[in-house]
Amino acid sequence: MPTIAAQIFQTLADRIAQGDVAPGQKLEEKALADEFGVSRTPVREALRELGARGLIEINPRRGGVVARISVPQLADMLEAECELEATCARLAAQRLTAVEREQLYDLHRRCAEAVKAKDLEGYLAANRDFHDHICRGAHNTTIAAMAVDLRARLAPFRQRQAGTIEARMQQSLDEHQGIVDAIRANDARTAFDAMCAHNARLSAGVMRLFSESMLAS
Amino acid sequence: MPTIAAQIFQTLADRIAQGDVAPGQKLEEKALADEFGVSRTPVREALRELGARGLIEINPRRGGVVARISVPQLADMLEAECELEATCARLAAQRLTAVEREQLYDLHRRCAEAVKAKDLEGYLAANRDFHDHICRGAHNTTIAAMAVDLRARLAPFRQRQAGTIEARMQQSLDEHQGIVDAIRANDARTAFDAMCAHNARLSAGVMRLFSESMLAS
DNA sequence: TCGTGCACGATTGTGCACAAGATGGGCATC
DNA sequence: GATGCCCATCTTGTGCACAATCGTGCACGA
Repeated sequence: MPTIAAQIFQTLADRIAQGDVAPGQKLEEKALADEFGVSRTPVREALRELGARGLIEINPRRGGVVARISVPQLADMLEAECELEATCARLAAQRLTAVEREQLYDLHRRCAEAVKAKDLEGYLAANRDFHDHICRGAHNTTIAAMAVDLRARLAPFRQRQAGTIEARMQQSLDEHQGIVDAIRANDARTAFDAMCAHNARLSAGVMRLFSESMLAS
Repeated sequence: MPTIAAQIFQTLADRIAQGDVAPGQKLEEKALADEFGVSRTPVREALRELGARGLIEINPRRGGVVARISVPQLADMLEAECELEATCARLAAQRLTAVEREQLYDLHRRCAEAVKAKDLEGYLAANRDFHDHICRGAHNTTIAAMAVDLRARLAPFRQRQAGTIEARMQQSLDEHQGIVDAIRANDARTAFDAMCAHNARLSAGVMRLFSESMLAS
């Protein structure tokens, strides 16, 4: 049985990732302690951990708020994610095992079927698995962990654009095809460029929506 | 005035980075609390933060130990650092401002002078500044922060090889020259490759020494 | 009417006490 | 003599209380 603090950390991390608590919202120790029926101590530990991972901002004596972000900061993080995933794609093109290659083709097929069926939910899940598989396929746990952490931090801001993906599913699928082809050909450089271009296009969409929402508020 | 927890975190992080406490060594809350003359609470917070950043391992109800590492894990982390810095070099070649370029040349000169004077201490400092400058020169705070964090985690294991650098100073300087030339020419791809090769060579040295020390113990 | 200063309330930082679980040594048994 | 079990001790996890600090609202003066 994990510690109470670890459970609360996980719960809060999920809430933030899924947008249940909005960026900028205060996280008060006492209120959370009451909600979970524990004392402030484990809540504090959970908040510290969230702070260390960049999911919330903690100011001394002023408590924690869900991490906010400015337009340039979002651009910064999206670019970092783009570089990270592209690096993974480059390494994956050189290192994927035969089994992993087949799994990648399977995931790509799942994406294609979801697009054909216009199944947004299924596409998002398959798409996530596709990207995850490539990150793990780099066979470097440090880089993969950095990519996962970064994606967790970006999740709250990416959340809102889920609805707009529908129109782009077909194009994304075509780009995935390019990535798969490059990996199949062990063409590291093309795999990097294809992943980079793919993520850059997605990031541009996120930026556009985010900028709009910032102007609106 | 920062909180006590923040001060203790910084102190412990420095100790770990400088090798004052060896990997695997236990960090007991009460002992540290007595040493710093505070209660266990701020010490706990500091340890949690160190744990979140990967500098120590924390097991529930068993306390924390300075992060240990296996040979494959070290290889993993060194490779990640290599990719990260090479990415920074690639971006820096495209983005360095005129002022930053001059600063880079200055830092390179400082390295060269230290080599000529056989000033190991000075070379290590100038070398660190050189690499830092390139990381910052990527103009991406997220990637730079990841590189800094990773270097902090690697510091305890890199510590031991400081003495052996002397023989490699000249070669490292030559490689730095190649990086500087590529950046001067705005040649992103060559900058990436040069930094990658440079770091790979250094990493190989770290791996060799680490493997030996693992066999010895 | 607006700006400034003060006091109060609320929240976090720290210290301390008790509870739960882990480690290590001693003892019994094979 | 070796092995497995049990218990004592120690360390960490959690709860709670007090202290320090920050934000807010109000009153006062310009």
